[in-house]
Amino acid sequence: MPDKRKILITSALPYANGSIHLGHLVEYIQTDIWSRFQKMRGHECYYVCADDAHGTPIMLRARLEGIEPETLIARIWQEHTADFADFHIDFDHYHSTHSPENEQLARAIYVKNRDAGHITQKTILQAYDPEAGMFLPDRFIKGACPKCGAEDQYGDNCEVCGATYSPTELKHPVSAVSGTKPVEKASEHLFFQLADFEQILKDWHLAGHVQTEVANKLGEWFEAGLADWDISRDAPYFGFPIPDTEDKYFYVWLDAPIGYMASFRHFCDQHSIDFDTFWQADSETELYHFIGKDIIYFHALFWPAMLHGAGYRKPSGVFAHGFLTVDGAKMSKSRGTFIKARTYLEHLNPEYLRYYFAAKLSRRVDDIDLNLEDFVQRVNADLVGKVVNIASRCAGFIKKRFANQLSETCVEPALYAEFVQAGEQIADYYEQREYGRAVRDIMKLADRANQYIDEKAPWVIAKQTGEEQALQDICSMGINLFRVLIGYLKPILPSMANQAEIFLNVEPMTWHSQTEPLIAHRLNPFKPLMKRVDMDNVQNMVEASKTDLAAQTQGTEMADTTLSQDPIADVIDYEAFAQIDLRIVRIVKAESIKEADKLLRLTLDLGGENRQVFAGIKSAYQPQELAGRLTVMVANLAPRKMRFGLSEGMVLAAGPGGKDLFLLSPDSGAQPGMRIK
RNA sequence: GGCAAGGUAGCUCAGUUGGUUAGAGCACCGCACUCAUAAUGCGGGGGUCGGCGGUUCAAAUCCGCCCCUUGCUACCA
Repeated sequence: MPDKRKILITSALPYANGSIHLGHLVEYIQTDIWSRFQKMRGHECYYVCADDAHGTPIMLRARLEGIEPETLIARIWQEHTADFADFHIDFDHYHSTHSPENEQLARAIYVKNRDAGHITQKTILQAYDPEAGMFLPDRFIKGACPKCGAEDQYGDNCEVCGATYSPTELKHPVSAVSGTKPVEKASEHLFFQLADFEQILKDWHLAGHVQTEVANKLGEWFEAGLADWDISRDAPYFGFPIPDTEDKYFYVWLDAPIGYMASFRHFCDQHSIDFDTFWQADSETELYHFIGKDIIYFHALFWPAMLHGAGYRKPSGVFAHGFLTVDGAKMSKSRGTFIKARTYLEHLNPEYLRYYFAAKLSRRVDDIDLNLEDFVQRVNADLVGKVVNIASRCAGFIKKRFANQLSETCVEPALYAEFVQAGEQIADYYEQREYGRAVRDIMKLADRANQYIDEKAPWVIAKQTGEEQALQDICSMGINLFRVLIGYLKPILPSMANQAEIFLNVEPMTWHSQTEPLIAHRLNPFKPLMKRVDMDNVQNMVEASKTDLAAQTQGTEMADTTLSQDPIADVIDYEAFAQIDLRIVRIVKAESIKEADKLLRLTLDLGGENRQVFAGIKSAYQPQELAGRLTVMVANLAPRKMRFGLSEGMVLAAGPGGKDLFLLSPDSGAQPGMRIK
């Protein structure tokens, strides 16, 4: 048995602005299994998390609802903790980043980094909303990502491509407050000098604290150079004021990871645990962060650098996982596969999902797919058909013939030992986060147990007189094998394991509590431990997720043509409209550009003048089908230099993209050059 | 187009440093059994291991080119 380790584990903090969905749960289930496993192994292990409660979206939403941000985050906290609890996510503590502990730690970490010279001040040009009379923090500005061009992105990092940048780099910025175009105005900001830590970070990565795929990706960041990180925001902002400033607040991503510490700090204070043992620079305890692959930058660069700069220890490991797809595709609200935790719970047993995820999880960053058909079959076959069935087929005999009493000897010590020994490999797989392999091994044992029972055919022996002992021995053996299996599955299926413990009439199992079989032991009456999954329930859940959509307005997941998904823009006056010169044009030529994936080069007859316009419609139209037809263009749009030449206008089309793009057409009779008004 | 990760039975996935007829589970077919939540056991059908070429006595496994999927990145004004 290994020495007792001291381990602190975290999952990424969910944002206190929306509901938990199945995508989130990949991470919490993955982490929870690991945490439960470590605890079963007898280690001193703590699993903490918190709501990420700061930032502009929360401020905006609170405003929208006409409540204080504190009221909003308290409500979301209740919702999140209820969802987690019902999925058996067993946090030792679940905190909030809007807490005194977090404020104190954030200030301390900032001050230490500042005093060590890692913070600089720069006056930057920042977007300012003259109408609202305020600076616009990142998330008050929306526009197109400067890197990938994705529309409707916030000013700090792109949710589409993951790039980080400053708000002033956004293309076509619009204030979310007034809807007007922001102007630039000077403002003094504080920056964390990430480059100071380049060597430390490189060493830390090389020391194997991140997965190899992640290390490769980080190499790209290093090559691009580590830029200073803007950690301050102007008021108004929902967050913590920065010490020694008047109106500056910590950027939400500064205090979010510190929330890990704050949550643990709170827990330590309540349970008399020494916080510093876990966080001091030379700590010998272990610290692991489970995160999604989208926030690697923050956790593998900013976070260890901040910790180091403030004199704290760095993480022992940052474990990134992939995203969840459903039936091979991105979660989609319109298909009903964007499933909220609560919606799932209304239809299905959380342990089905825990098991299914576990069966597919590995230590790698790969995305995992929830195949609903496979989900039903796998859960039913493995858990009900194999594992629970072992107990189910033995329990009846033990109850009816032996008053729930197990044999006084173990008749197959070798087989039992085989099951116990298999635990070493299974434990190793858990430790390596190779849950899929662990599950495979466990199921192999379940098959073995069923084979044993078949081989011994207790139902035959039951009919023979004078064979009572043999019958009791065989069934006791089956029950004991079942017990070992439940022990191995307990990190994944804690609730089922608890029921099994009641049936087996044993203390809560640990990893090593099954090394000896139960002898002359009395069981409690057997009750079905798990019901089969019904495909109807799965379908109902999908349907319910579809109807959720109609009742909701938030979300940017899938392009959708409904107004709730894409609300009508702010009112403009006629003047503004009249500024747009729309004209009928004839497409005289449409050419495919072989180096371009999305663009077609159009030559447009404007009734006496030809224009070259690039249009991103290659995915939906063949060049030859366009030549000759009439359509509508914006004729007075400023020309734009593109990779393949100058684009002198824009043709109008609707649709989400891909094959679904639809050019406008005028009724017959319209002529090139006619103005649209 | 560039970078990265993938493409193995209907489905979900294993295949370690190249080595006997390519594996598992589920699904399907047959048989057995009837203790068990239409559960279990035995047996079977089913794959040109994305494609083409190369290295090798030997390649799913190494190399090259190509195709496809996903993510990021570069032109969707």
